[in-house]
Amino acid sequence: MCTEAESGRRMKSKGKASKSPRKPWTDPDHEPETSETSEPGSSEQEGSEASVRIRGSWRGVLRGGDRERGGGGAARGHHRRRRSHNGGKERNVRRLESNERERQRMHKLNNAFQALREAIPHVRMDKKLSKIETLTLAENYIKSLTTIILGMSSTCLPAGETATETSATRLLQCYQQHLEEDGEESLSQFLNQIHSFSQGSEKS
DNA sequence: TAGGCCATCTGGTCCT
DNA sequence: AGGACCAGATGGCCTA
Repeated sequence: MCTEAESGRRMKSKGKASKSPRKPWTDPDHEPETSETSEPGSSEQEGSEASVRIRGSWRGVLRGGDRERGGGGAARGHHRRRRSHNGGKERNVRRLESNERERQRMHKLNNAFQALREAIPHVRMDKKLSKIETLTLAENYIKSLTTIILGMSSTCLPAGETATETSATRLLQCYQQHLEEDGEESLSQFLNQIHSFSQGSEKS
């Protein structure tokens, strides 16, 4: 009966019932006898067979061959490094710690996604944007704002160049130019300009 | 029911 | 050495 209540962090939003989280790696008491001895394909891979088996997947086996990147040490001509093979207990502890850190990392990433969602206007406010939608909308939003801002501050544009031809790069250059020439005070004025403009555009 | 989206686990590599 | 980062795998929930 291991639900979110128990782990306190896992299930969120969407009211998903209890997503039975993956079995936490191996239970040390339950090491399958097969694991340590010889790995299938590769004679390497630091005995992770155990987890593979327990969880009913053949991850280890699959990964051995076709990884392209990241894990693709083999693909890059490296052999997998075998970390010091300490006791299963210590290894287990390190794995759990690592899982926790990874979870925290993903939570931070999701928080950033949420902040981004709230920063970009979109039509269907009732429906949560997916990650890919969030990124795509953010990209479009930034481009739009850049175009608008550059259209306003035509002083930054060389003669003949239209705002649509410009890019965020130019905007950044413009920023830096202000900073170098006039100092931070001028820059803050510039920012105020942009801010007041955005407020004005909200009303319209 | 299939497909989309997501959280989590996992092990390899990179970086400090 | 250890943490961060990354991507594949897996399974659950939700919606069309």
